[in-house]
Amino acid sequence: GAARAGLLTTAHGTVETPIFMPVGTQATVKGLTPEMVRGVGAQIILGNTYHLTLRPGDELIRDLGGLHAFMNWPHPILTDSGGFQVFSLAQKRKITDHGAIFKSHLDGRELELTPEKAVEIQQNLGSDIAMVLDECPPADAPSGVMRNAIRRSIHWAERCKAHHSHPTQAQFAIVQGGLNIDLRAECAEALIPMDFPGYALGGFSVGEAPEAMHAALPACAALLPSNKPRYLMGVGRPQDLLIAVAAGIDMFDCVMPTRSGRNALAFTDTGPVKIRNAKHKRDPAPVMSDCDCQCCRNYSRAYLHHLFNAEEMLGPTLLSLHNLAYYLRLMREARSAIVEGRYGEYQLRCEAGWASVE
RNA sequence: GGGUAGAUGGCGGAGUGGUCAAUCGCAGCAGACUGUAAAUCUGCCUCCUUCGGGAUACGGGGGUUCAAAUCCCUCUCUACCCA
Repeated sequence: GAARAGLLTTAHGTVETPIFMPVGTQATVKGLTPEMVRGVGAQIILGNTYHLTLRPGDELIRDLGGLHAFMNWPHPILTDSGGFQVFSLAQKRKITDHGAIFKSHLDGRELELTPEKAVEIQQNLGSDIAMVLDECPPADAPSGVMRNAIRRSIHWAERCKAHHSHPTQAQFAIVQGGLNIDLRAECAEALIPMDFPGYALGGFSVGEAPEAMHAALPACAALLPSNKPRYLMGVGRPQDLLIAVAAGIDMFDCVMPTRSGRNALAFTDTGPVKIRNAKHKRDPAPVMSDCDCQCCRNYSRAYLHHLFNAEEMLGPTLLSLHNLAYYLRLMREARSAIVEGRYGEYQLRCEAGWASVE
């Protein structure tokens, strides 16, 4: 199969792929200390250009020793460029060939994010991997918008590459094109000659049906250089990850384990568990019996149910911890399975578990 | 014993003649969440429903009115004040 196991070396350490990267947008993986994040096996986490330049400011972080020191995460960090905010904050920005002009969601002040500015901010943050600024269009974007986004993302990648000067920071390019394989190919073919050290697929999980993404992934992943890391941005659920690994993807990030954790949804081998549901009120069992995370070793579903019911902050913390432990273990086991030549079997077994009813 | 103010859906609490099955909050039940404007959001929450509606309802009983949670009489109960 296309599934691959690899090593990704950065200035702050080596990452075993395939890997899931917890999202720490605002210089924190919400609800968890870096020690807890490390404790569940995280090797690399995300930070965000748009959010950190608005608050507390990328120059402040630079002056305090960079993002690693600032947040006490001495391991690899990847920063997103703000390209996703082009999508998620679409109502608060205008986009031109020059860059994206945001009205800050915090106070309404204007922030112009050009490719050059996105590079400078990420260099100030000092992340190990920086992403080029891209335009992430929604799944239902008309073809004119999609083509324009591709054209713009290619030019912006060029400008990001030209402006980049950080000696130990790698810069990854992003392929757009939605579900259209021809557009994806066109975008990839323009970016690959620029010789970035890594390539990402952006513009997935932006409103399309999951099955449509699954169907497009093998061909899209195959467009990316096989000798460089491949990163599927913003994806996804456990089943999405395994399908993408099978397609040859190496890196993932997603808010799902942490956001869902805060919202009382736990991922398990038998599918997602809504811990707020009344059926857990008196359940002495752990969230997941075969999980060795701190949450599952020590606390019952009944206790978690109570914590969420009482709006205690420990609930979100414990479930975020469990969910990250679950995602990280899923990727570790996937890696072992790949190395041992039994990935297909591993994927099938996981999918069978998720499909079962608890 | 006298006086005053009250009694509304699980709770709190609006409404004071028709647009009221009744604002809103809480509690309860369920659903959603994918490069984080999210410890958030949505729906349901009297009973029945083919989801279009239908049937009973604002302490009990009686009355006025085309029409009452809203006005009148009466009973019961509650809180506070005076004896």
